[in-house]
Amino acid sequence: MNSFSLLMAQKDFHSITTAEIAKTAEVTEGLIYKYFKDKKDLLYQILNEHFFEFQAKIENRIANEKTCVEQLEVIIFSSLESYAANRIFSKILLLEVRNSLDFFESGAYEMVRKYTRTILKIIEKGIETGELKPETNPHILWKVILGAIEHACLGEIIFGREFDIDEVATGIANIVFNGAKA
Amino acid sequence: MNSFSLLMAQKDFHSITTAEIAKTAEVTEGLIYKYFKDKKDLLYQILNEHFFEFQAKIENRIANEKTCVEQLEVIIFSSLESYAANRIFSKILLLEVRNSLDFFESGAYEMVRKYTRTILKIIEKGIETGELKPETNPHILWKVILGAIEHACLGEIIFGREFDIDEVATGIANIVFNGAKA
DNA sequence: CCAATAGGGTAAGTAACACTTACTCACAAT
DNA sequence: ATTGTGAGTAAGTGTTACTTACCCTATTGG
Repeated sequence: MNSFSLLMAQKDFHSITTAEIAKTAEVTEGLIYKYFKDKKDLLYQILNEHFFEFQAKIENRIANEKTCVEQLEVIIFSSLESYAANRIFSKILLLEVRNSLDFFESGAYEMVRKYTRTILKIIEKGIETGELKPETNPHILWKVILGAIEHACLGEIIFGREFDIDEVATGIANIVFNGAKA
Repeated sequence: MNSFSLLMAQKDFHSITTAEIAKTAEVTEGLIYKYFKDKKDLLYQILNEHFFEFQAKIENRIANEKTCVEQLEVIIFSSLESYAANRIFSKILLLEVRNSLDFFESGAYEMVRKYTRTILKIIEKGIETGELKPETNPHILWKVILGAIEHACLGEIIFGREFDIDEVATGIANIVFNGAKA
């Protein structure tokens, strides 16, 4: 998994050969298949590991915030921070796993779903307490937030461009919570 | 290209073999390589064709709207409509081409960039005329809108789930322009 | 009128790759 | 002493994207 991550920093999934992984890890190709079902499984396992850490960190931070808006702001900031700090994880999650249906049956995806449910609950609570507009559709709000986060990172991941996390996070939060219209 | 599109409706890019494409098109494998540089090029060409139509349609509709907000609303609605109506195109654009750097040097990507520039201009004009808040960062606003659109379609594309275009479009526009905070 | 050219098309390859098989070795538990 | 097990390997195999060398037909220019 370490060797594969190392190679993922240099090129994309399909350009990496099993021979190359084996050589970098200083084992033989056959051994890979004792630990992983196939090449994709190796990818999913890496994602799983990172996602676990990511989720634990975020849930800790959320617990420190009281209002729904503050919690969502923490999510926006922390997500951007995690994506920016861990390019390989981001690359796998945003660009490599989604095109195969296998992923959506993997354990890694189960974590994504659990995470989504947590956030939907925050939004629903915000609507209940009157913090958010009553006509808000929680699923759509979540899509707007997540979509913005992921799109903000795409340039960084694909072209290696850097961005100001604080600026982007407050920018997204401002639009989503206060609206862009004057 | 027709045969490939047909196959793309059933499975993902890497599960489709050149032999299969050739058989469906009732030609031999070799002929594919007289018309396309490689398998990826075939993918990009399909994207190119659809994107051209998509862009022409949207630019027509934009011309009919006066205010910046109305124009952006048209973009949101039309994008969702196009994605929903053309699953194969969406699948290619949102899931299959992005993981390879080749795409970002292709003609198809040049069209995406041109499209983005058009929209940025609309947003900038909206800030100038005072329709949008002066502190709005155009790039971030565009990322929020595009991210929301793309995320809204992902479920449809990946799982074949259907959604109410009108509801999602007005939902996104409401959040982005008026904000979710009460 | 016919020869040259070129484009549409094919059959039979080839190299590289993901993955498998059948095996060895070390060592711990019964 | 024997058996089982987990780590590891060497040498495959089938499939796949892509290539090569060729054929056939139709237009076009001298």
